[in-house]
Amino acid sequence: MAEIREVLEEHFRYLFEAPLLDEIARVGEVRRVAAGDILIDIGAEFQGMPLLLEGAIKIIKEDDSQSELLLYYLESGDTCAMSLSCCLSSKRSKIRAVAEEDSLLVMLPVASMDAWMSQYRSWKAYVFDAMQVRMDELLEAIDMLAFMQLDERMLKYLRDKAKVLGRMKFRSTHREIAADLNTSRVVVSRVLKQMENKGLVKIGRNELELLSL
DNA sequence: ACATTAAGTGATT
DNA sequence: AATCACTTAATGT
Repeated sequence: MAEIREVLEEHFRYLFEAPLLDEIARVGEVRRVAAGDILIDIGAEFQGMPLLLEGAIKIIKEDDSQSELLLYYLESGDTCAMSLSCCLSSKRSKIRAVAEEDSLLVMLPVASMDAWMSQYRSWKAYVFDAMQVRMDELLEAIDMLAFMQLDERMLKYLRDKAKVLGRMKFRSTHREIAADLNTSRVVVSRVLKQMENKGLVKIGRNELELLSL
């Protein structure tokens, strides 16, 4: 438990007051997940609200069939906006959350987060801010879909991924990228090839390196 | 050696 | 930009 308090301190010291940090450490359930683990699937019910301490989580919307679309990433210090609305009204998830890399998070019980809303000013501010940031990201995701060409979307996708992972080189297949961008693998291969010719990326099997930000 | 999976390519819509 | 059909290359058993 002591180590949790330390990690909390590290990421939330400036956001939450000490008593709230204590409470989070007390009622929060710590979870470690490995890259690729599904945190919550579509249709599942939320157990509680996740606070991401370390790592990165990918938030995906999936169509009735098999087509997916990456909405945004959660990074350290973030929480999922869906969980906020879902927890409070105990609705089912409309999104899927997959760990992008090994991550550490704290699950907070619904009752606590509800109580904290009136109890802690900093908590309320955090929740509202999280909602707002997520809303912005959704809008961004929408006009990426509506107005950007695939080559631009690809570039943004790779940049986001590099940013979230904190490195320029990462493991990835064309098939996975195609799923995230909701396009076909063949098209991904071709767009990547173009980008490689322009000197933007370096392609390897199961591996990609972004050469410029 | 064989099967499986990832990636590249031309042609067609 | 999507889909098909096919090839090539790398990897696992």
